[in-house]
Amino acid sequence: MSRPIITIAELAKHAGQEVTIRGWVYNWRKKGKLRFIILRDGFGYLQCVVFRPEVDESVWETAVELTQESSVEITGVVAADERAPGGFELKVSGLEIIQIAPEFPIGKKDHGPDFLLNHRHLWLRSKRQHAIMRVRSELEFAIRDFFQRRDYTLIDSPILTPAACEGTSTLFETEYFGETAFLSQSGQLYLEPAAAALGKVYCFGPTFRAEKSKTRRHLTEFWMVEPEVAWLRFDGLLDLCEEFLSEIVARVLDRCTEDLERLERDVSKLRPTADGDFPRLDYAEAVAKLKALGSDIQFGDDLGGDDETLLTEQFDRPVLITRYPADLKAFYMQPDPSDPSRALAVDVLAPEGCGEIIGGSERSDSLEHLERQIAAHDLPRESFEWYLDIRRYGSFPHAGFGMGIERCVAWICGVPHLREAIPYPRLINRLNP
RNA sequence: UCCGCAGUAGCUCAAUGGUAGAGCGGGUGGCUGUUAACCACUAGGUUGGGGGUUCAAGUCCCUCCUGCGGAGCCA
Repeated sequence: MSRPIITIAELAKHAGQEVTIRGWVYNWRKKGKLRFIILRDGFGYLQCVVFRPEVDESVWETAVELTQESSVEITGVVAADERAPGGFELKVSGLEIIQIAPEFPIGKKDHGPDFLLNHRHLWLRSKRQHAIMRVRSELEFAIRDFFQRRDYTLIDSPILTPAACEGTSTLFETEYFGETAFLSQSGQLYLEPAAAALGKVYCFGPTFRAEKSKTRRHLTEFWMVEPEVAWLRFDGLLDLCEEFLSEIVARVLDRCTEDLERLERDVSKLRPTADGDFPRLDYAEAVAKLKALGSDIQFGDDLGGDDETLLTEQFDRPVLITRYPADLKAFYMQPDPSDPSRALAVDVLAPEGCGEIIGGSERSDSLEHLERQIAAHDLPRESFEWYLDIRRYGSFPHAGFGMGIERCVAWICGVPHLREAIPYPRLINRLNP
């Protein structure tokens, strides 16, 4: 059989040749004896032309039956044509219907978010969602590659956990053979012991937060990448954040040009990030700057959403906010030796008002300090005994961070709401589909 | 949980307290180059549920439900 079955991505290699392509009808237009079928196959979009005088009458009759999202196998000659989107079109000679689809719920005009989310399984077929999923996939690959090439070991942390990382109020609970288990909200506590075993480790997986937050920046299930590095100090952690972000953004810019174009993303706003050299602001400097910009923030307050937006608008690349007041941050963070009221913590805020995408810190390596912190935070001491072992058996300086994948995807793609940055978003009042 | 906004055709939205309408999608017909094609015709409604005010309620009031935006919290 000489006629190859190809994907739309391989089209250019087959110019002038008769090929078969399998896919779905994305859209169609008719003009008298002409029918244009826009076919999508997951790899691209292709205009297929059926001209009645030039095809068998059976092919024409089949073409007339097609509806949006019907599945088909189309055969024809690949022809360069300036009038075709993408530069190539298919002169149809054969058309086989796999299935005629009934009226497709998602049309060409606008839809509301509730409707689209109810049809997320079908919404994924649209060009915009297709592009976002491609960027997400490339970003995740870039992240794994970043760590793999630097000799990190991937440690898959558990999803079912016996206790909280930062308290139980925001955890999903489930019955576990007569006990209570919680869905993990971070792999960090499990990574720290692994860092003692393997030096440089990271985890990459879903995490769960039962926070009743209803904003564009929150999901109840989201994916997080968390590196944890033995012997890494705070300054090294800041360098790691910068190197990491600049490299993965550069990679996506390089490999997802078409997708970012389809998303109408202004990539000039992302380029500075790829160069690194992120501004670093001490928390006190950040507060002073915000006050000068008109915020009513006081020293000791956490940065609000408006503050983050205001701050990121001052820079063309991510900004690192360092050394927060310790009581704003988690129990396991290392106090700043020059001022113990501050923690060696960093938040990375992405530009264009996107806000926090990374939170990290140097971890406390003192058993006594952690014991005091656990008591001060009213955490169940017995649940953390295993974690405290890390400070008993060869305590070591170490640091790490966590990055929310969806926030990074949303920023890179320029989509305003996290619900589009994950295939099947889980929100406070949405579990379906 | 709190504050604000909304709910009308399959979808997106109109409609001074006074005859419920358009675009898209569906159906029928027309057109040899369309780019969310276009043109003509056509079908399609318990105005989110319940209660109230009024001669008269999609519109005003109360209440519940659902969604959206924001706050807090975080990645």
